[in-house]
Amino acid sequence: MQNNKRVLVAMSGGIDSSVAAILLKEQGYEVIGITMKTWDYASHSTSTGQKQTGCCDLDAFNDARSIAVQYGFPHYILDIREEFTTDVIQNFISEYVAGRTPNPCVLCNTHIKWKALLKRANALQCDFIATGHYAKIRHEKERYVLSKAKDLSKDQSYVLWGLTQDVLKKTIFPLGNLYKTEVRELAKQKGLIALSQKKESYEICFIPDNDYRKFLLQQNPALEAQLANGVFKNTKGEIIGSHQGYPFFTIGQRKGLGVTFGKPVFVLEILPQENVVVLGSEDELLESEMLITNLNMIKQEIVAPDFLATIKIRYRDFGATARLEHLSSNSLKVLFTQQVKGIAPGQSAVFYDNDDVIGGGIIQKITD
RNA sequence: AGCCUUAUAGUAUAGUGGUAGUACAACAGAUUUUGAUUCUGUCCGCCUAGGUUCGAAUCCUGGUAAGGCUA
Repeated sequence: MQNNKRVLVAMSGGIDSSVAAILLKEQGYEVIGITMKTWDYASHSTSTGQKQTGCCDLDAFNDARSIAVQYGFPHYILDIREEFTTDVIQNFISEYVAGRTPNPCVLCNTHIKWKALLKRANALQCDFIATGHYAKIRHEKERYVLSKAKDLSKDQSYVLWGLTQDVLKKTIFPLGNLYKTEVRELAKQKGLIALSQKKESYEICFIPDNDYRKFLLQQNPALEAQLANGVFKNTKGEIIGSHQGYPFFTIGQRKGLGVTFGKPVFVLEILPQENVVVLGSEDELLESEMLITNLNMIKQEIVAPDFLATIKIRYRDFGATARLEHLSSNSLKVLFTQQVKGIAPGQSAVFYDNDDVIGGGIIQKITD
């Protein structure tokens, strides 16, 4: 089986992308591996050092390369530190400073990874690009439709909502029809024992100790003074405590508030201008309408007003049913049929039609 | 100045004689390619000094502290 198609595979050094590359190779593709260097870990690591970071840590390069050597395909390193820093990290910081809750992985995928991959793929005359994401793509009615992975527990379609038609057209997800357990088993069969036992990656890849609050201060030392004297208020506007600065909170947060009322309290609202964080009960987190911007429609451009879509407002989310009301080509309103808890501006909203991704966008604000 | 009330973990509250529970917080672990949420577990306490009693957080006395009332 030789199909002569050339595919550029993004390899993080982890089990998923490694297996993806091997599968493509075995399917007869001409594989070129590429590992993206997103962040200079050496100069930012803490004393503890050895953290299993997210998608792209230090050992990643070696791990990816050894697979390439073993399977006889070329492997390159692509330095995207500059774009990663200016786009992903600066956005991450400015969003928090604006009192919002960013999702850097979404940004990284759509604005950095695929953009960089596509550019490189063109330069290397590749027909396709591939990654180890758990999601599926199919061609249907003139459109490329992104849908959930077969392994729903590992589905990553949520973080891929920003992929546009022109990149979906060229993208292959070799793991879309595999369960994670099968991928592990494949790695084992191929003798990649260490890889098959590698821990799942998680947390923000550019934050070594998982402490984003500390990271914000390190990146922006002036912040500390600016954020002094922050207060908590209740929904009546009464001051009920003090805090270290609004960027360190996110809507729906319960832990780490340092105040106690005998009942759990949650962050309801963040007011950056006043450095105020509004707290309240779990019930008060319930909302039923939100405005979405930065829209990217995938399955179809327009959704009928009476169509009931399933909306995910965070990565781990079963989804809630809602109608979509288009406002412009770049924005729409989501009207939930039942209230949902903890809508956080800055997070992504992804609209599903069963397993298909209709589209997605960024939550701009709660509108009711 | 006099009188009354109260004094239990970080906070708020149970427990009126047999060696302390609960909620919230904090911490840890699980989950997780974002932030959260969620789940599990852990730490921490009877204001102080005496007395009564076989035995006191629980009764009595003094002290201290807080709150209230009276002048």
